[in-house]
Amino acid sequence: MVKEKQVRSTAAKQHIREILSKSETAMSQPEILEHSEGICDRVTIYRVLDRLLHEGEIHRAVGMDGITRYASCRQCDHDHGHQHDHLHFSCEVCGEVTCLEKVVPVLKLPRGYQAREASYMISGICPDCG
Amino acid sequence: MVKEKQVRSTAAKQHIREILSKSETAMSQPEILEHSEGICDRVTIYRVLDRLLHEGEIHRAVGMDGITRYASCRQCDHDHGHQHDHLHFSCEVCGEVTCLEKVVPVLKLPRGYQAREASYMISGICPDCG
DNA sequence: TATTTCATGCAACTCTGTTGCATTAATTAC
DNA sequence: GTAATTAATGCAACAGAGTTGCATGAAATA
Ligand SMILES: [Mn+2]
Ligand SMILES: [Mn+2]
Ligand SMILES: [Zn+2]
Ligand SMILES: [Zn+2]
Repeated sequence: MVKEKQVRSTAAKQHIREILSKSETAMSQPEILEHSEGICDRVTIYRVLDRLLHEGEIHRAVGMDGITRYASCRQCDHDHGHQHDHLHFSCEVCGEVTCLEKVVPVLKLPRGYQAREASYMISGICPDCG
Repeated sequence: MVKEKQVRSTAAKQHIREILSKSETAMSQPEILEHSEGICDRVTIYRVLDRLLHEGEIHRAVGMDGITRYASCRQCDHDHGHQHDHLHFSCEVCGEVTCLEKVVPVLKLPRGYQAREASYMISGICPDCG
């Protein structure tokens, strides 16, 4: 039998979860750090984010800039299982990365390729900045 | 009048261009460095890559791992202008990132969003590793 | 409350990428 | 070919994101 690691609720975790669920956009670790009011060390932020990822509460989006951002899971297609294959939009003016949960790109993989995870990012100008 | 910067052909540039055009897959800077046989400094590689990017000879793909990889432009839809909106596939076993130039995802951006650049990445298992 | 197990802080480290500046090399004009 | 011009390079130093080891602190549970 495999003993599962217990899921523990800590101050840092609750705080970070709240920061992300209140945010309209996906946030990078430094951004989260800024909003964390020194509740914990930056290393702890990374570790909490990892846990939230594995527990399926949040998902991540790597931008064209190579920066990883995190967002809480809202309408992540919970109908057909929990998927994170929606589009992310990165504004070149304000720098914000937005989950477009309703936009799921359509494509056909060539024979032999097995998909496990998807990451779709479009950069440009967002409605606020356009 | 705006004086354009002249395009100069140097040993490092030719070498790096060749490395990329001979590669079947997209390469990261460290990978390029490995294959460069000490022809130049690593900083020069970054600078050459920037130039090749701006000159439209290569394009880049940021993986889910946040690592930037470069690939020379081959069938990048030169019919309808030079686009780089094809899919990239990242194998979780061998780690290689492949340009799938023929696969262009279809989607519809919500009103107000203006697209300028796209990055589509799918990770999973490639034909060789499957 | 005692025990167990996980989470945290801190320091040190790795990796990717960038910048300043003096030197070198490719173009171009002569 | 030679000189003048301007871009490319090397090197060192730096910046930022993310990771790791280890001692300490805090949840969960019994
Ligand atoms: Mn989700
Ligand atoms: Mn191209
Ligand atoms: Zn914007
Ligand atoms: Zn593979």
